[in-house]
Amino acid sequence: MKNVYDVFMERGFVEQTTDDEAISQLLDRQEITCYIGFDPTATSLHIGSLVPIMALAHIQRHGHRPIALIGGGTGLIGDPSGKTEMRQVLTREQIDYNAQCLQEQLSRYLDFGEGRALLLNNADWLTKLNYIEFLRDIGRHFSVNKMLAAESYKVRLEKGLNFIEFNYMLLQAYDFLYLFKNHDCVMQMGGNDQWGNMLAGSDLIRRMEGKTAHSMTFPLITTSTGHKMGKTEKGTVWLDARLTSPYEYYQHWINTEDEDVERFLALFTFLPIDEIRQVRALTDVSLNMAKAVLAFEATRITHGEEAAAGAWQASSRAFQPKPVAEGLFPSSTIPRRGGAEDLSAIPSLELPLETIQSGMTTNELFFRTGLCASKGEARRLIEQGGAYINDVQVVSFDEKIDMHHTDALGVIRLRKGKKKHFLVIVK
RNA sequence: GGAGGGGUUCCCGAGUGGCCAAAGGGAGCAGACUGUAAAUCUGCCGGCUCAGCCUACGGAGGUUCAAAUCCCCCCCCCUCCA
Repeated sequence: MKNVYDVFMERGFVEQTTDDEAISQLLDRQEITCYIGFDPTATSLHIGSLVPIMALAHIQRHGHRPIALIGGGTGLIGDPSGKTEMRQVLTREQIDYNAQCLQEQLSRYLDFGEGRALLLNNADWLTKLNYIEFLRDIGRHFSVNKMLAAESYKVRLEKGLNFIEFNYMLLQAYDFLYLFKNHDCVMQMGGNDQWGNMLAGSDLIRRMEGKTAHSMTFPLITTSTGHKMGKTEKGTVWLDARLTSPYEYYQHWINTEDEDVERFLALFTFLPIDEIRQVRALTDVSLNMAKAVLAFEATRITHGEEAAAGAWQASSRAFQPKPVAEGLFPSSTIPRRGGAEDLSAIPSLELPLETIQSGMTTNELFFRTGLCASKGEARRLIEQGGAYINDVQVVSFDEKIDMHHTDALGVIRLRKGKKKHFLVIVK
């Protein structure tokens, strides 16, 4: 039977490790404990954290014990790895609140029952550290010369690196040591930008305990056009349904580039690898089916079967794609034929009748729905012919909205460009 | 602590008294082409009651008819010296 390491390899989870051979054997022979850290910089994780999450899920599925470590303590410092500027410092309260949100979120992917997985927060031990003791016991094992040579600090050395951030590596190494000693954690995984910090942990354990603990990194996932997954600020695709609805989440995945479909199916779904390999033979419309499967499965994992079905239905309704062929991805539970008329998953907004009748113009409407960030933007959109009401192109931005725009159910269907659908429900 | 160089719109980065809502690039949005793809081409890209007004060039003052640009103070960053 395949061990997790084989699974990681064939699904593209591995960038580099401290020892391929040893890790494979370790995961083959016994149940081990393995951890990944998550920074509580926001109230939700985004799809950039999906690879680590999926990795932990695979670990668990193969009978090992994952630890999701919330960086409540390290979050107070900010990891400089790969960043060009010092991260904005968050307050203790923000961090605590974020950590709490992340805990909740992670339990959707992992089973934390009966010690099958652990959820820890390094604030629990890091905030209790005594500076002098820490320097004497831990700090002595770190060579500044070596740290300065680390790739993760290079960028910052040119721009300026604050002492507080310089300590991040020590704390992360200490985390690993702590988990090694207290929870038998023998492996750490993380993004490739963490490699230096992770190695520092493996090193520290060897120096202080005389034992081996492994590190393994994931490749930085970019789209084939070179974009990072789940960027910051506006374009971020969050895992929290309140920040990115299941429908939007689904749409994000269905817009995956051709070249990425196979890779993403392997990374972001649990579908059997044999079925995934088949997408190589697909083109055009049939490749779009594979994208639908990717979107459906990814949405199902994050938001559940029901939400995924809803998103599928709304998407199918809006874009009228060919249904996924029966023989394709037999393991997927994606619906194979057209569903009923269900628009509930499309983003919507309720507006009172009076508001509509008070002479609201088309550009105001697009602004109110959030489809456009300002009235000026809505106006430009309309002028460029990218706005539609009930599938009819809007020609003038100051046209008044009235009841003849609503259908029998009191709904106005808006569209921005070809893809962004929105419903206004008149009450 | 000393000397020098910097802080510009989402990001990078030009601009050194009016022609600056600020070049150029990136990101983003829309249009064409397509397959809800990519690439390419085109337009847009601070806000508003939109031929006008308001808000913006680290922060607070000042000079001037006019300041991102000049002066003063403050904050922050970088380099070298200590």
